[in-house]
Amino acid sequence: MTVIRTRGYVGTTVDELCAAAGVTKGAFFHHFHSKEDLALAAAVHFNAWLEALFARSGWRDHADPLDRVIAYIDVRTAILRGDLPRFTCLLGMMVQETYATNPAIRAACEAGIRAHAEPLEADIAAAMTMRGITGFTAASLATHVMAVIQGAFVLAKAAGGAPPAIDSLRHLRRYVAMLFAAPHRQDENAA
Amino acid sequence: MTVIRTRGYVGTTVDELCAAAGVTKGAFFHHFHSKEDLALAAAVHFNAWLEALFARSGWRDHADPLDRVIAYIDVRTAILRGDLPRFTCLLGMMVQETYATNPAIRAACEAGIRAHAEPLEADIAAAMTMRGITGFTAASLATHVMAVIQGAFVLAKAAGGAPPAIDSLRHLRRYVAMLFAAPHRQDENAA
DNA sequence: GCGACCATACCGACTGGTTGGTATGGTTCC
DNA sequence: GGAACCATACCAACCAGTCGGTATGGTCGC
Repeated sequence: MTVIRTRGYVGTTVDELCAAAGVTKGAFFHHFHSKEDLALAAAVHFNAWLEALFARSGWRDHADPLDRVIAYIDVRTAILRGDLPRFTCLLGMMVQETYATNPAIRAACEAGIRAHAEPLEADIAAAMTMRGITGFTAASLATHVMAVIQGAFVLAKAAGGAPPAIDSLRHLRRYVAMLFAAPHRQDENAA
Repeated sequence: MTVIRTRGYVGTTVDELCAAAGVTKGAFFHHFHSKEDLALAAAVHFNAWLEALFARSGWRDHADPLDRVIAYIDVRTAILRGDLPRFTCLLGMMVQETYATNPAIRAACEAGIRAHAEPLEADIAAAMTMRGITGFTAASLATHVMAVIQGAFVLAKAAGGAPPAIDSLRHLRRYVAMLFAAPHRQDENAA
């Protein structure tokens, strides 16, 4: 995971993966049919790893679904520590490289992101119902949260550090708080 | 530009670039010292191309700086038409692939994004002064706008189409409108 | 208990094709 | 004639994937 998040899927060689994992090429191709096969497995593994990370953080413990949405963003912000390849998103990186050239990897990344966003979308929907908020869909806001996170990673990579990502997530947090704070007036541009 | 935005910098071969441009390898290496050299030139060219595109759209014609910020987001939304490689960001794509392996390209992409965000940041700052808005910096909001745009591209690539990007930009537009609409109350989490 | 048999896991040299880059010779324009 | 421009042939390095072979451990007949 770290190797691909550092060098990208295309830029990663099987030999590098083997060296990092401390195995030989024979072992690699015994367990994976191809480099693409590894990428598909890595996408699944990454999602499981991320889910475990979030589960440990206890962000779902809040009773109010809105608190859970805010807590999700806070956990996302707290993760932004250490080296870039340690906290950036494997799926976002791989899908940028392969969206036009490898349908299988693209689909795996899309499915992974969608699966990760699902519980968040459920919490948003619950928070909207609870407070009578309308004017946008829960799905569109969940998508927006994912977009900000992915974009934050891109800017962090460009800047060589986490600060821009932290800034952006702070704005996202404020947006969600504002959306649910005041009695919502119907927006003419419903998403 | 289209070839790299389709296949990525690493995934693009010099032969493919030559074929797409209708030139031979000899011509390519006559004008560019290396593939990396082309990427650096492409980054500069992309920014010039984007600036020309925005200049044509007339988004800066508004007198009120806040209207210009909103118009910027609207132009960004309007661009999301046609095939993905036609409207996605060359800089965001290249920086993801090369941030850890090619410092020169990373720096060029960072400089390009920063240069593009500069007039937007100036408009945000002017709008904040005009309306007495505080609680965040103009730079952080400009960064956030860039992050949403980059993230929108990533999600569009994952989904295979523009709709998620449009959704996300709509939320961004609403956020900016909300920030500057009501008399702003100081936020405890100033960015 | 023991040998025959076999499945899984693994090793690492090798290969066929690809890639970024070069060498060289020709053409065009001043 | 020479400098800029470009085409073709070519090269060395690299890469995903292969292949013949080894090690280990389990099973089954006797």
